[in-house]
Order: sequence, then C-alpha cells, then structure tokens
Amino acid sequence: MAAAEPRRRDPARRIEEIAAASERVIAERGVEGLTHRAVAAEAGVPLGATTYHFATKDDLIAAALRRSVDRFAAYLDAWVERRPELTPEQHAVLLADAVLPPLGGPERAQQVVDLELYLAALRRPTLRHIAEEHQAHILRALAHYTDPDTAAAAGAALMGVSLRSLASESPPSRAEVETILRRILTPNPALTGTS
Amino acid sequence: MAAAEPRRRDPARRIEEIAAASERVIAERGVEGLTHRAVAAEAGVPLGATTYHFATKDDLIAAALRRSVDRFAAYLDAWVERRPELTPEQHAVLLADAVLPPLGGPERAQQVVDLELYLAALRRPTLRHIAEEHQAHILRALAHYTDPDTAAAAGAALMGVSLRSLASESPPSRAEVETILRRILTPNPALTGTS
Amino acid sequence: MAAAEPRRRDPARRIEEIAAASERVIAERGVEGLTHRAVAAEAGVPLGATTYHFATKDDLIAAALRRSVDRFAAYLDAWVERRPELTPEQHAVLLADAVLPPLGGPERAQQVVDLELYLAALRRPTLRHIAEEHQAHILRALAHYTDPDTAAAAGAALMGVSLRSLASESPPSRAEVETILRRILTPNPALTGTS
Amino acid sequence: MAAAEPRRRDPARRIEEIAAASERVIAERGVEGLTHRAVAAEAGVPLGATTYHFATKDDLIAAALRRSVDRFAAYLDAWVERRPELTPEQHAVLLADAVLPPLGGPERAQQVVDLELYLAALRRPTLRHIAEEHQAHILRALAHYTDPDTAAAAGAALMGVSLRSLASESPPSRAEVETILRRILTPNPALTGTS
DNA sequence: AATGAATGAGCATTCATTCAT
DNA sequence: TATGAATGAATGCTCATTCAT
Repeated sequence: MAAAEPRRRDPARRIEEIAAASERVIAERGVEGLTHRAVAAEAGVPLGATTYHFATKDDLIAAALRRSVDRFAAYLDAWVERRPELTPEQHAVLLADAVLPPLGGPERAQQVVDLELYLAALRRPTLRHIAEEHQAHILRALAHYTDPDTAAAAGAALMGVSLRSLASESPPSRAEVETILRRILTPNPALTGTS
Repeated sequence: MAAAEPRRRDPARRIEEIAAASERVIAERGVEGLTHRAVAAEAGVPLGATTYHFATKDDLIAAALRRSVDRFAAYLDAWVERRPELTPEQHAVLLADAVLPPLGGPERAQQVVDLELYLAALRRPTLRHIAEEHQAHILRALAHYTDPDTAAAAGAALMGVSLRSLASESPPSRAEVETILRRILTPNPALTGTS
Repeated sequence: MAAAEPRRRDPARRIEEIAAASERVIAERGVEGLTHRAVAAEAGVPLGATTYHFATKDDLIAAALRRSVDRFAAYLDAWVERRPELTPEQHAVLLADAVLPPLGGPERAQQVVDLELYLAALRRPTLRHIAEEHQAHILRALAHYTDPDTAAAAGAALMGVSLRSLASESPPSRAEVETILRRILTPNPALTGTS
Repeated sequence: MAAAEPRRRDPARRIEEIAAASERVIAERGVEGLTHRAVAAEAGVPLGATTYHFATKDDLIAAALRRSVDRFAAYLDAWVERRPELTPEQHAVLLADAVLPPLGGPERAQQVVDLELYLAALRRPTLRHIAEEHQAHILRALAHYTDPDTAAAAGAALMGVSLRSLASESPPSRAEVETILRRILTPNPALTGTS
C-alpha cells in the first residue's frame, strides 16, 4: 500500500519542499525574516500550501530547524565513521576546517541556521529540545577522540568561535582557531583523572 | 558624576531613557520584538519621540546594543581592577559564576541581550563593529589572568557555554561549567611557548 | 418511531449529527461563528463530510435553524396538549417561565438560536419562510387560550421580552415579565369584538 | 482654543465619517459583514484610517451602534415634544407608523441596525449597556402617554413586531399592527392599580 | 459515496515611516 | 524641536469551496 518510491503527486514531497524552503529562508533572512509568504515564494508553492501543511509560523520554524539538525547529525556521524582515529593535532586542524567554512558555502548556511536555532530556542520552549539534541550530538562526536571533559570544553569553544566568526567583520583567522582548539585538545598532564 | 549641567528637560536625558527602554525591550522580546511603539510604551514617551531621536528601527537597535556593550565593559573593567590576581582555579570558579547567573536576574538579561547582539550583527553589518568590541573587551579582561591563547580559548568556551545555557531546557550545571573552564585555564605543561 | 430500518452506517444519521452540531455551534458562537470546520469538529466528522452533505455554509445554517424550529414546534404542541385550559393569570405566569429560562440551560440556547434565526433571515430570504413558520406556530399555540388579537399582542411582546432579556446585562425580572403579560392577557372589557 | 466650527482638516470630522460609514455598512450587511475594509471603502478613506481611529473591529461596531442609538434618542425626544398629548387610539396609529416604515427608507435602516445591536450585544458584553440605554429611552418615551406597565408591554410588543416585520417575507399588515397596539394601549378597566 | 488536500481570497491587526503642524 | 496623525504595506491566519482520488 505504501508506495515504494513515492514520486508524483506526493504530499510528503511537498511538505519536504516547504520545510527545505523554510531552511533556506532562515539561512538568508533569519527566523525574524521567515514568513509564510517568503517560504511560499521560495518553495514555488501557493501561500495556502504553506499554511495548510504548517498551520502556524512556529510550525514552519520548528520544521526547518528540525531538518537542519537532522541533516547535520547524519553528516556528523558519517564524518566520525570515516575517521576512526585522530591525533589531537589532526583533530584541531579538522575542526578548524569545520568551523571556518568558505563564505557563502552551504556549510556557512548550516552554521547560520544553527545559530538562529539557538536564538529562537531562547523564546520558544518548543525548540529547546531540538537545540539540546544538536548539542548532545556534537559532544558525542567529539567524545570519540578525547575524554568527556575535553570534549565538553571543545564543544563550547567551537560554538563560541562559530558565533564570533559569523558576527564579526574580521572573523578569526584559521591560525587563531587552530591555536584555540589545540590549546584545548592537547592532553594536559597536569589534569589527571578529572570528571 | 555624569554631565555637568544637563538637568531639567534635558534632551540627552530623554535619548538615554529611550535607549534604556530599547534595551529592556530586547531583553524581554528580542530584537524581533522591538518596535518603536514598544519602546515608546516602555519608556513612557510619545511615539513621536522615539522616531524623532532614532529615525529607524536599526538606530534603535544599535543604540540599545551599544549601551549594553558599554555598560558591560565598565562592569568588566571594575571587576578586573578589584581582582588583580587569580589562580586558574579561582578564575574558573568565578567565571562559572558569571556565566550561570540566576534565572530572571539582570545578568541574565545582559546575556540575552548580548546573544541578540551577535545574532543581529549577522545580518546588520553596522552592528559587527560593536560585537567585535565586546569580544575584544572580554579577551582583554581574560588576558589579565592567563596567556593570550588560553584567554582566546576561554573566551570562546564562555560564549559557547552561555549560548547553550540560555537555549537549553536543562542548562549545564555549575560543576560542568567549572570543569570546562578548569580544563582550559589549567596551564598545560605539554604546550610550551605557543603563540 | 423514526425510519424503518436505517441503522448502521446510516447516511441519514450522519446528516442529523451534522445538523445537530450546527445548531450547537450557532448557540455558542452565533451564525457569524459558524464554519464548516467548527461544525466538523463539533460533530466529530471529517471536514469533507460537512461539505459533502451541506455544500454551502447557508445550507448548514438552514439545516440548523430548520431543526431548531421543528423541535420547538413539537415541544410547543406537547405543551399545549398537556394544558387544555388556562386562566389568563395562569397563562401569564407560565409564559414568563418560558421566556425567562435559567442562564446556560437548554431553553436559553433555544432562545438564542431563535434570535439568530430572525437575524439571519434578515439577509437570507431562504430563511424567512422558516422564521414565519416559527412565528405562526407560536401564535397558534397562544390562540388556544385567548382571542387572536390578544394572541398576536402576546406573541409580539414575548418576542420583545425575550430579545431584551438576552441582550441585557440586567434582564427584566420575573415580576416585570409577568406584569407585561398580565397586562396583555387580561381580557379588556373596553374592547368588544375587535379583530 | 476649541475651534467654534471645525471644518477643514478636522480629525474629529474624520472619526465621525468613519463611524457613519460603519453604521451604513451594518445596515446593509449586518455586523457580520462589517470589516475594516468595507468601512474604509464606504467612507472613502484609506484602510489605515479606520484601524488608526478604531483599533479593533469591536471599536468600530460600538461606535456605529452608539451613534445609531444616540440619533434615535434625539429623534424620539423631538417626537415626544411635538406631541404632548395623544389618545390611546392616536398613539396606536402613530406607533404603527413608526414600526412599519417604507421598505428601503432610512427608518428601515434604523430598525435593522437596532436589531443588529441586540444580536451583537448577545455576545459582546460591552454593547449591552448601549442596548439597555436604547430600551430605556423607548420606555421613557412611551411612558409619556400611558402608565408604566402598559408602556412596558407596548415597548416589548413594538420590538417583537419590528423583529417580525423585518425577518418576514410577508410582514404584518398595518391593520394587524394597529390592532396589536390598540389591544395593549386601550386602558383596561379590569386592571386597576397594577404596578 | 466520501474525504483529505489544496488554494485563493479575505480579514484583523501591526508597524515603520512620513508629514503637517 | 517635537509629536500626533496618518497611511500603505505586510503579516499570520482562517475559510468556503473545489477537486482528485
């Protein structure tokens, strides 16, 4: 009964398209700039389609952020699977890569949307759960390469650097970011069995 | 203390009141919820007064964020002056205090406004300069107690933890935050003279 | 009593349920607040069911009012049958009962729906016929106890009092209503055979 | 300071025009059909002007009904002043005139708006006070020509007849209405000192 | 016969901004 | 200088109605 590969006239498809368009709108104009109309235009569907599938603006926002977080999670899992082992030095370099994507690239948009998610969660309790999931996913990934405390420190620093690089006219240089990460990821003999 | 003789019917005073009201509105409803009307109501001045002194909404936002950043800078400078020396351990504890203010307190509002600032700077180039100043001020303060790289790492982590604690249903515990900061602030013998 | 064999999965039954739900919606939110969606929710049927059986909103309204009027007619006939004779004094008291039902009771809802009917008939010629029928039924019932002219006067006054009691913050007291009805129902020797 | 005869660029004038247009819209399409847009079009003012002066739809409705009631009150007072004395028979005839205005005339519109007022008051407590005032004014006028109980009975009947004549395809004839009113207004020797 | 999906029109309301005074 | 008035554009949302299945 459930079609194997639903293609034509598929309502689920349309819902996906609208959610994807919402994500793009948030990336470009922020949660503040997301409107049913903007999404409809971006998705190329009639206005009614957006309000029909997502009755309220919050539904639209939640769908977009959910999508973004899920996609990132999948990407992150694949990333980790491809790199079973990393020295702290390698790790620092690769994370710097992740946090300093080329301007205008899709990874940049991902970062922007993530940041919007956190801000939106500030006032919309519904979204907090998604933000926490995102956070937890990142920490879990980092924990593959270091102890939990260091992972927590690195996770926090990554978020801070990301925020700073997005909001700054002169974002931190790659060298700066690598130094920060190296400072955190390099095992500290002075700290033995912290928890 | 303040200006020499501006007292009664002082236009500068009114401008201040409007800016202060804008700050409060942003703390409560976000940049998204800031409107000339909301500010006028909050400041108890006629609508025309807000548009007269701050022609556009962006002017209002900039004034509010400028004010917030300046106040924070003064507070930070005083803080540092009062504590000329700190061990890494003391430092970690006190920073955890700073990043985990009681819910609903004025420091919380300050954090919220800061976050709004970074978000707003994302789309409003005018604000980036203010965000950078804020950033630099924090780093300078941290550098009083540790080397520049560690200060940069701690600054990034602070921002990340702050963001996480604001957007989360279950914010990080004091112990978690202290652990993160200790992990970063404790001198690492393995790293000699990194830049 | 009702139809012979329509029992399970009876389309007529569903139509009834929808009409009954429409009546309830009108009682609660008025004709103005009646929508296919509200009726579907109230009846617990899919939206499509309401538009299928009652293509337009006016059909829904007509069905609801028709139902209300019919039910009232049956009630009225039974009432009259149970009371073959009444003195003018008894009549006044009982009519006051009828026009001053307890707030929130089902008779109140009946009155509200009746008023909505008259209002709706003002702009929907289709409904006028129903309103007239309702009117005629009331007059016929009253005519069992008095002459036609007095019945007409009492009928008009009843409607006026009902309207007033529904729309007023301080509805007329029972004493007031009884006085009005007594004034009309008490035979007037000064008027001989008017018609 | 208050201009003697405000004419040009008078904001009060515009408010009046909008309220008058609201009245006309209610007369033509009912409270249900009143929208800011319809009023703006009817008054020939921009949409913003209606929402500026009457922030909510309820404000618009209240203004229109208030206006209608006030105008009617003035008319009624003048009417009574012109006719210091009336025999019951004269009174019945003149009231029949009042309740059976020619179709499409301005008195008809007045009646329609009054009825809408009562219906609207049913769900909008704010309006009840206006409806009561209207009611009281009518009773006071009637009381100039007869005792209070008879006035109350006549007032109720008038409202009932009015409702019936508006909602009916074949409204009551002048003879019918006169008969009803005569039945009520003719002093009843059988009732001595009622109160 | 029955219904979920779809859509275009419309609505109340809010607002930044302009302008006359 | 200061401000109430004004307005046009936009927003979130609702809904009657149509239609494909």
